[in-house]
Amino acid sequence: MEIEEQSNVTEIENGSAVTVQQGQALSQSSAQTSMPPPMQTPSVIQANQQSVIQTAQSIHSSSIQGQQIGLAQTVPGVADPEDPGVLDEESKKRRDILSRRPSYRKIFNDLSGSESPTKVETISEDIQGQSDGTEGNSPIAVITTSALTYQQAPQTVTIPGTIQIVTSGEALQAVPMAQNSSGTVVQYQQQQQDGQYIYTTNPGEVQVQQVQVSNTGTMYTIPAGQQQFIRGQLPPGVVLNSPGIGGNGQQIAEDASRKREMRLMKNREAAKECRRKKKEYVKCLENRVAVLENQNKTLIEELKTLKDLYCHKSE
DNA sequence: TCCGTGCCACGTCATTGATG
DNA sequence: CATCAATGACGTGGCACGGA
Repeated sequence: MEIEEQSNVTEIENGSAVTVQQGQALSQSSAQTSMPPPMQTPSVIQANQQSVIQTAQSIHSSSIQGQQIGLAQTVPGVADPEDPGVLDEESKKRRDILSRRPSYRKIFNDLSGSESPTKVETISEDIQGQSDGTEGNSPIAVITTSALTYQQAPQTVTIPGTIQIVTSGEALQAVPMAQNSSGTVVQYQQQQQDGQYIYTTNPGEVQVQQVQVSNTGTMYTIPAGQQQFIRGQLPPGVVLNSPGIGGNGQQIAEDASRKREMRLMKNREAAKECRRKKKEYVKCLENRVAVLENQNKTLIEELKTLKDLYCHKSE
């Protein structure tokens, strides 16, 4: 039985050039599935199965690994990208071919009722959530990360770590915020000035001012002339911003650069999240395939039994 | 040991669809 | 309409594995 199921799935998967290793995933997912199967006729089941398979094929053939499948490269009729005259045409054709699918969030919602998919724990959400929980008080982000890797003073840096949100009501004496690789604390939360929180490399030495906490990240402004103190790692979503350096043109360029870095960083995170959701979605589809195959098999056997019974009675 | 191959994860770009 | 999140496409590097 198990072998049969696996071979079925393998056939399906082979048909759609799937590279996911199936056997274990399916037997595991069958066991995990707790959803009671609704009563369906074999034809309904087949229709369901077909739908699931088609969806899975659509997903798998459309991407998983662009490098391995290379759809855009093998689709007939796609123009030569070297030719600028056909770029629009090519783009349009490509768009037609690679018609956009609904987001995995939506698909998940469709698959599992109105519930949202597994909540993703992110720094941004933590910031948002905790900020929401501190009504009236302006939250400040305290960098609690350790391990520093760069020595120069970049205009924009993004670094892994964690953020601890505290409210303005809490004590603001020197709190270690970041440490270098040897464990030396290089940043402190120091004091409040004009409604802003000041961070220092050492107590008494201003380094970074927090200017914004949002659900997309925390931005710190480094006072002009103090960029030499910028070193260390900050949490994801935290951007060190150095305004007022050089002339206006340079500032604009820096703004553009910072915006770009911010956009790239967000997109990086979004891509990770998207891949995670995609994997989850594919697993979900595999589960459904396994469940529906089980149902199908059970009902076919049931039908066979009833047929036999009916034949014996009529004889 | 080296090399080719497949798989996977990642970063980036281009594009789309939703939203304010 | 501008902005932004989501996602497909593509290129790249790392790793495992099998064969020469």
